[in-house]
Amino acid sequence: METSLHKSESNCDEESCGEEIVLQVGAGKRVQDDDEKNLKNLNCSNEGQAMTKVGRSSPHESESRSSSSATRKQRDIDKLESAKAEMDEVVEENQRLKMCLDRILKDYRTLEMRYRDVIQQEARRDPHIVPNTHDHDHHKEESDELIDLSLGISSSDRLKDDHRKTPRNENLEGGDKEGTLTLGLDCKFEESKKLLVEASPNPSPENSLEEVKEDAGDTWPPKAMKNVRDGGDDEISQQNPAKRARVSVKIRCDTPTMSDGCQWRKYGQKIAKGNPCPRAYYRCTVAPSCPVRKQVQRCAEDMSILITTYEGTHNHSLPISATAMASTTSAAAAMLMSGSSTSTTGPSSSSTTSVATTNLNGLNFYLSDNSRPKVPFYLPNSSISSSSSYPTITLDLTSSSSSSSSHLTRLGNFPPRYSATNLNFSSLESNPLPISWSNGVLTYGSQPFNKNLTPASLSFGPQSHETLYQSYLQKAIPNPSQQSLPPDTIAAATKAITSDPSFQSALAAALTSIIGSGSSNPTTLGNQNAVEKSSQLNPIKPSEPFPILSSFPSTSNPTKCAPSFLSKSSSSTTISQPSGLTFLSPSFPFLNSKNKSNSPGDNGDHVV
DNA sequence: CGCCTTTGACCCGCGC
DNA sequence: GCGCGGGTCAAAGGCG
Repeated sequence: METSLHKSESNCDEESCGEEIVLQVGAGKRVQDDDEKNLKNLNCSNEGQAMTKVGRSSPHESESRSSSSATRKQRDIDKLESAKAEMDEVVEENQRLKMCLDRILKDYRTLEMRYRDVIQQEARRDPHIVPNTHDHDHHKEESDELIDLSLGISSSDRLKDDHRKTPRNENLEGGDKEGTLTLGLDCKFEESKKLLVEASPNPSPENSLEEVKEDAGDTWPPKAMKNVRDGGDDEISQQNPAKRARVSVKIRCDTPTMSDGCQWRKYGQKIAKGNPCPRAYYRCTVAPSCPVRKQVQRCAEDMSILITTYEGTHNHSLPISATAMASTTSAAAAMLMSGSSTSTTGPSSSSTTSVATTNLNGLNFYLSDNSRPKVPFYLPNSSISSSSSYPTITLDLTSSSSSSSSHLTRLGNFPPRYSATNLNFSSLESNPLPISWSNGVLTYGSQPFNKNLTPASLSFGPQSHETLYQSYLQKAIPNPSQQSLPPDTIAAATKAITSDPSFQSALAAALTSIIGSGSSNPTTLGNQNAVEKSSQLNPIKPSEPFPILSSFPSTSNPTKCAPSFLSKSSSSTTISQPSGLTFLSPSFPFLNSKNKSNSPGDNGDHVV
């Protein structure tokens, strides 16, 4: 806690005090609260001590006792004063942070106004371009491969997110409920729809991202089963029982599990055919009615690979550490359900149009129809497989091909389609740079469950976010208010920004700093551990030689469950993907393991 | 005592 | 119709 305070202080003193200022404000407040509690505890304990000692002492010791009692009182007073001094420091720190926040908010609004000007001009020029760049509604007829770079207010769909209505969020955003700062890189494709229609045995307009979201938010069990058991009347599910998307994450992990930040409760275990490792079934227990389930299973071919399959969408606020996985899976599911495709880098590139392939910036997917062999999990590459009932997208984070040489800067080299899977840097509570890929949108600190949305997140090292963004905006749009903008201004701006080596290096530097704080900063780990303390209360049992699953994350050792693509260079720690996607470790807190719980593979048969 | 895991039973869908 | 496999339920037991 104290470390956190000092860290935030130093951050604020720097020019780039925007590193998750909101969070730091909150942290400072918590420090204050804790100090107050400690103060009370101190008083109580001191009183108790004094009383106890008085009771024990003999009459002969009364004189020396009185002197020692006075000394003790003096000590207590000193402690009290020191504690008060600390509290004062904390209060001052809070004030400083608030000032930083105000300044950043001001910057943000300035940027927002500029951005709106650009968008409005663009909209006047081309009414087909929707200014609202956060609209993920794939129903709309968007121009092909429209890449939106947005820095502004979230759209209505984000407003739906009840997480943004939390009091904390309101507080942190200074009451500006619309202050969702996002940098969106939203790829929208028409072709995806076509492919989905082709791939779906029962095409319907419901095959959209919205449908995914709504569908994913339904309660468990899957509608098909639920309808039977409960006599439900969900017509959608009856019409489209195969639309419930699943997202599998394959990760090389010899630790109990990959932690995703959520709380899970195991409700079943089954030996699946073709895999000696049992499959475990978990349900989210963060909220009683949360429909999210997950299955965890070791890969039969490689016991070191852990396959976690998620289904559903959380209907509650998530721990920040859980947002990465949630947004990752939702993005993947959204992509799956939207049928994004046409990239031919996947293993099924030679297949017919019924097999959609997508390269999520290094994560290779392919979408197959039922005609394909039903091997949803054990494909050599990441894939999307549409099983009879549940289309499953698999994020293969285990490969380490030669193409993994690319690094974070590859972020700028957007592939033609969905450029990346979820890159979420906001998962760690202490993460100073909340950036996330969600639904194809690169988001700075405003991903659905992130409460720490402030422009402060846009600090790239010594360069302020405003300077950075403006410089690139001006590069793409030298004079937004006067210049005649080409129709693809936004895309051009995006490309200019993302392809610029300076931007890339700045981003890399920022992310490097994240890594540094995430991997070595005791504050970071401390906070995370505090959040997920319970995850460490259950160490691996000696009788369980191969525990692979956990329901709650541990960040005590961020690299403990580091897959093969996790590499460390002199300047940064990167998680490389087969064809170029580089993840930084904070992006995938679920890579961290938890030393708890049993697993489908903990039968003692497997040795990694 | 409450929460969690374990585990056998049960249900359901699908293929033959 | 039957068997198989996947998924879930729920009682029992363990653990903190």
